[in-house]
Amino acid sequence: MKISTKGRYALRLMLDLAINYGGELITVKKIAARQGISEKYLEQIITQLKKAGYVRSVRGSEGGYRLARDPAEYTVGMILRQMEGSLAPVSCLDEEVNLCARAADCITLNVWKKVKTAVEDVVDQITLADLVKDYQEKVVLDLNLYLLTFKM
Amino acid sequence: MKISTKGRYALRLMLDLAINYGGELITVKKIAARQGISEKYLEQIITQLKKAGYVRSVRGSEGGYRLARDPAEYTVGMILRQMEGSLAPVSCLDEEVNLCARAADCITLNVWKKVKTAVEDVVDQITLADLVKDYQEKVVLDLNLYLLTFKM
DNA sequence: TATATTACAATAGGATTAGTAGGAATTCAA
DNA sequence: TTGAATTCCTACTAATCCTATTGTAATATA
Repeated sequence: MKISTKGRYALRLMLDLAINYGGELITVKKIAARQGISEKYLEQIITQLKKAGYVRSVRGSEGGYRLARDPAEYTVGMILRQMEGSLAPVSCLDEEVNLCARAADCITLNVWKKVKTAVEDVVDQITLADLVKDYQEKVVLDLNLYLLTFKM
Repeated sequence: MKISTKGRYALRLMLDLAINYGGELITVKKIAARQGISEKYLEQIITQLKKAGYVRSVRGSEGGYRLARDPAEYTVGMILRQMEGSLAPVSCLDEEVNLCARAADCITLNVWKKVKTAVEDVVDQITLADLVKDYQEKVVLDLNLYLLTFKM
């Protein structure tokens, strides 16, 4: 029941861009270093996000990426769906008409529907802006802890 | 964000056994035919469930499997965990002490924690007995529909 | 203009997961 | 006691996922 690394990395990548929203362009290299993720793998991921129109790019020296829209306009769910296709825990939930020939036995289908809904309820309500806020609060918290440790 | 086929098949297998709970032994062959799943693959899955003590087996001719306990004593979560190891959407949630060296950046961790909780809330509250009930109700419903169609 | 930096693209290799295959061990029934 | 049915065990193949490699195109800066 794992979320693929693509989805996870995409979220961290987008959060990285969101934290720097409004500032200068960010290179894949920097994100890879900050997040400890393979640079080349990140390139593939960000390409997909670019195709979706979630990020804008500038090529060449001094180039890089930036968020296309305000962090508040991206939900975690949007990002995950872009990378994973769907949040359905089983693929037969995706079809419009349910082709599961064995639908008669498919009592288990209801279980997966409930799981899907539960997951969506979580990820569709969290925006990048929320996460940026969490991040900023954490930074302040860590700073206070640091100051406390050194008795300043 | 898919649940592995192992987990999905295991649930269908256990439900099949649950529906037949109290009756005669069930062979893998029968389950495979009913569920439309590869016999050999099911063998591997049921072996794992046997090791967990969830099913009992009788070897040889006229042998087969049966549930070790009452259907009400198995939750969907138990079965999935047995097959998938954990329901955490990302592996770093599994460690007791969080080894995620990048825990500082790990704002996203909270997202995955919420997803995990949401999933667990669903699957830990559904038992095989619940699914058996769903099944029986569905059988009655289908029968009524059939009778209605032929104007009896 | 030359050079360095960067996005963009295609592909190849390794690791994990999904599924297949063959046969040995066990047991019942005829 | 033989044969068929079944679990149990091990190995193999196929597909998918993740990462690395290599190279091309675009652009700013010196």
